Formats: sequence, C-alpha cells, structure tokens
Amino acid sequence: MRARRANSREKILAAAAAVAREAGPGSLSLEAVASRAGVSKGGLLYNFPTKAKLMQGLVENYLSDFQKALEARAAEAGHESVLSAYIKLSADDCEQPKPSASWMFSAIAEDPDFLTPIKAFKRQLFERLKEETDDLGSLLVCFLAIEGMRSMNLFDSDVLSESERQLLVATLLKIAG
Amino acid sequence: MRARRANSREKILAAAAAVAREAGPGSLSLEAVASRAGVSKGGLLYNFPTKAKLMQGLVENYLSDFQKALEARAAEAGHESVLSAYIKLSADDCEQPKPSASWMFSAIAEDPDFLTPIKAFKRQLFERLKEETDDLGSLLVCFLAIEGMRSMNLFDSDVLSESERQLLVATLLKIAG
DNA sequence: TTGACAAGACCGTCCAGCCGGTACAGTAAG
DNA sequence: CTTACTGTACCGGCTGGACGGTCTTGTCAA
Repeated sequence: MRARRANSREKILAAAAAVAREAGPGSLSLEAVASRAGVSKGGLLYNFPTKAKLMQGLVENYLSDFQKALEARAAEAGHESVLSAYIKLSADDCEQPKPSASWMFSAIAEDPDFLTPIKAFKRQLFERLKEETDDLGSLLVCFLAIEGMRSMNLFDSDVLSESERQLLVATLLKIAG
Repeated sequence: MRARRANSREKILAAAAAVAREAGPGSLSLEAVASRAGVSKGGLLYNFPTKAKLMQGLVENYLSDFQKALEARAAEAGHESVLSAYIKLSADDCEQPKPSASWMFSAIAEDPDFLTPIKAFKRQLFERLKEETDDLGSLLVCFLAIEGMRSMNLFDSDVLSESERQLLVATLLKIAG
C-alpha cells in the first residue's frame, strides 16, 4: 500500500482534474493524465485499471472532500445552521474563477451513471437541511439557488458579476435566517 | 435549400438531440446521428460540413426555440412580469423527466466555447429582468434558483420530488411578485 | 442531360487497454 | 554477508477499434 516516493494515486487524481480544467473535458485521456501526473501510462493503469475506475475515484475524492469541508464549516462556532454553512462553503467554492470540477463533464460523456453517488449525496444533504427548518419553501429556494450558483461556476459562466454574487449570498443568508 | 423529402436539417438536429439523450452524450457520433435521422453520413456532412457546425446548429436552434417560447409566454395575458413567464416556462421545461439538452455535454467535450452564445443569452435575459424590478436581491435568488432547477433537470437529477418542485415554483412566483 | 443532393467505402488519427519488461524492497536460506 | 527468490510499483511500445472528414459514385427531379 505504501508508495515508494509519493502517493501516485492522489497525484493522478489531481492531474486528471487539472487536465480537464485546463485542456477541456474532451481532452481527458489517460496519456494526458499520466503525463501531467509525471507517471507513465502503465503506472496510471496500475493504480486505476480502467478509465471508469479513474472517474469513480474522481467522484469519491470529490465527495469526501466536500463532506469534510462541510463538516468543518458546520462545526465552526457561530454557525446557526448547516444551511448557512453550505451557503458559505459554496460561495467560497464559486469564488475561484476556474471550475474545479470540469472532470464531471468527462465522466458524464463516459457514462452518466458516474454521477449517481453525487445525486445521492445531494438528496441526503437536502434531507438533513429539511430537518433543521419548518419553512420548506425557503429551503427549496436557497438550495436550488446554491445549485444554480454551482452550476454556473461549473459551466465557467461569467453571467454574474462579483458584486452580484455577493449580493446573492447575502440575500440567501438572510433567507436562511 | 428545399429538401426533396423533408427538411433534413431539422431532422438531423432532432436526431442529434435524441441520440445524446438516449445513448448518452458520449455516443453522439456523426454516424449515430445520421443513422438516427434516416440519412447517410454523406448526407449529414452535406448539411453540416463539420461536427462543430452541427454543435453550433444545435445551440442556435435551442436558443431560438427558447426565445420564441419565452416571448410567447410573456405576451400571454395575465403575466405581470417577464420573470414570472420565465419561471413558468422553466417549470414546464423541467416537467419532462428526460433532459432535452444532453447534447450540451457533447458540445462542452468538443469545445467549451460552444456555450458562449448561451452565456450571452442568459446575461441578456438577466439584464432584461433587472429592468423590471428594483429588488435585485430577490431577482438574483429567483434567477439562480431557476438556473439550479434547469441544471438538475439537465443532469437528470431526481433529487427533488414532484411536489417539492411544485412548492419551489410556487414560492418563486410569490417572491417574483 | 444536368446538377443538386445523397450514399457509404475509405483514410488518417486518436485512444483505451494490454503486455512484456525493469527496478527495487523485503525475506530467507546457505 | 551473500545469493536467490518473491511481490510491488512502474514503464512504454503496441494494437485493435472507433471516429471525423474526404472522395467517388450514384440517383432523381426538372
């Protein structure tokens, strides 16, 4: 299990995300990822026997990172609700001009089912948010607005200006109470 | 311009959307589209000399359809605002369980720039909505929530139940005033 | 007959996955 | 200590197949 020089697995995952972000989701080939990770193609295939496994690894990595970040935010003092934590986390995520998850498009092209765990995660998160409020309408609006913000970031959409995004987040936090 | 049997161009566009929707965005090849459209590959390439042109046609077709539908809604009696029309139109669009625009993923994989006209269109729409209200915060929330709803539909996400979506739309219409 | 349009074989390119190698760490017998 | 063996981590050339785009050969309406 231990790697001799470094953890190739993580390097490869990071490289895959970088390639998709910088060269476009259509350019996410095994060779490109291997080269970017400073690993040979054979080495990549050793860690991820198949491209599907690589995609799966990307999804799992993304989800566990997200989970960790959300938990950290929610545990911070001064957060009255998980929803607020989610809003702030998403706002920070969308701060970055470059979409960090373009690899999702590659995954969808490969097989739409790769996103199933992400859908399940979102539903789970939604259920959790439902438990801490009695105003389902407001929650829905907030939840979907965040979804919209994330989606725009994913599509690298500069439809909203910086100040508009800030106003949006402020308004959402007010609604969230 | 006139076609001998039917309008091949539209048939091809529809076939492309159908292939992306049913076989997955990764399966949108020229041969698959041609076959689905009941046209030979040569015939397809006659109408769209290149795959890029086909994608472009898909985008333009989508945008003009959307524009027409929105204008029709906005012109209907009883609509007090374009925002309401946009909300209702989007609600109806998302009624269909199958995402009608999976081809967008193929376009992104081909070249993310294909979506530039869509971004421009959205910005334009947003500017238009801004002019009919003085509550920018509420508009942002509504606009992004719609974006989120559309995004979930696009990703074929069944995160929200039917009744939840209805409540969402009702709440949005209330916010929109 | 002609020319607009369609057919599909064909070519070059690209890529996922395979496979035969290499290097090295740990183990253990002599 | 040394030699032989084993399993892990990684390398990179190869191949078979798929796909985009070209080209030649039809075909049918006027």
